[in-house]
Amino acid sequence: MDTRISLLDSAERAVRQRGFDGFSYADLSKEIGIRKASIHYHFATKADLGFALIERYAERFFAALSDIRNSDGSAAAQLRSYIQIYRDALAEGEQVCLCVALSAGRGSLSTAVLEQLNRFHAESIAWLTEVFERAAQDGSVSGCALPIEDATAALALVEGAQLLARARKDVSLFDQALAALIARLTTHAVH
Amino acid sequence: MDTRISLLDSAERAVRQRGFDGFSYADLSKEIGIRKASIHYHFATKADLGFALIERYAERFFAALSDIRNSDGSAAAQLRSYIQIYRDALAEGEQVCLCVALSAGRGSLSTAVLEQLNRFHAESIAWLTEVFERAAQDGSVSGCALPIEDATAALALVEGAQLLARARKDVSLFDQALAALIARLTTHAVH
DNA sequence: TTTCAACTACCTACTACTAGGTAGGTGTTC
DNA sequence: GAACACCTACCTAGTAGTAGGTAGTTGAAA
Repeated sequence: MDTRISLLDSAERAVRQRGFDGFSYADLSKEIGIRKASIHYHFATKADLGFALIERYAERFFAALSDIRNSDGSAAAQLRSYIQIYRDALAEGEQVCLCVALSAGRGSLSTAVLEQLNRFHAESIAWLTEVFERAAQDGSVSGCALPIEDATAALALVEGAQLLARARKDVSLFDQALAALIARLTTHAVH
Repeated sequence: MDTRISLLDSAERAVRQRGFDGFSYADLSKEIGIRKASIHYHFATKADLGFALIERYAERFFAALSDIRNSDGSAAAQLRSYIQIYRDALAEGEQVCLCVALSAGRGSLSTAVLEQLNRFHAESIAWLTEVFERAAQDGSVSGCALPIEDATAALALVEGAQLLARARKDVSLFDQALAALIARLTTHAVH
């Protein structure tokens, strides 16, 4: 069981740095110190590994979003927490979040993984839409349009900003891209 | 010479759909009908092909940006044209623009290609910064912050929106992500 | 005006290597 | 003794890249 987790950890890092096509069972084998064939004991196919990766990631991610929603901060505060998740995921500009990495190298993904990916996006937008709906009430975010449009834009923004930051290996590019949105967030709820 | 262009066209489509690791010389060979080995005559290594791709793409792209700048539209109108380029590049949600595709599958790119990629981003941000500076003067874009921050955000937004749209193979997701920005663009210059 | 060398754009046939995946065996633990 | 977690040894298919050869073209000297 420990090996399985090591495999997932190692694979996740690899995907987020180099994409799903950017690592092999041989790479994992070297990194965690078991034979290549033994990896197939834990994940029969690479597609299975991919599915396990996104499943675990979604679980963690949505748990984090749930925590943020249950905190009784303003919409602005919740958005700030959301952005921080994506910023932390950058890890010095070395990697992007798993869902960006998979969206990117879409070529060789199984349909099951692609479904999970779309679920991921849909749920993210739904969560953000709720936040922007609350923002319309508590007035903690300025310059709002339709909640679902603000939500989709916010998702595209953090994902695109991650891409830029990783390409230049420089987190400050992420900050520069997010600055305008963050400037719209007040420090305290208005209503 | 015709073959060289066919190769570039075919490779560009492949990269934009499936990433740089997502196609092989064998694929190109089948598609344009010459032997795999003959491709090496035109592009000695795959890295060379990658460099030729981004070089050609950058040339076209920045020529288009130059045309937009030389048109005497408002900042808002120029932004609309810029967004339209990215929207057109989606081609029914099948592909993303080359620079997004390369940013994504960053794993196996040569340093020369990575340099070009960063140049691409830098020049895009510079171009957009100029547009937002003009917007601050002609008042055709509402809700502006610092030009360079708006510029970086706009770049991240269109790139992220492309990623989302391709993942769901649905251009309307791109439109949804861009709606809020487009809503800030007035139809006529204010000053 | 023929001849010859060089060049272009391809070819067949290969190399060396990596990919994911499989068959079947081994030692340890419950 | 059976399930578990690993192993060695292998397979097939595909990867980029190379060696060496060949029609057809071009351009200039004999």
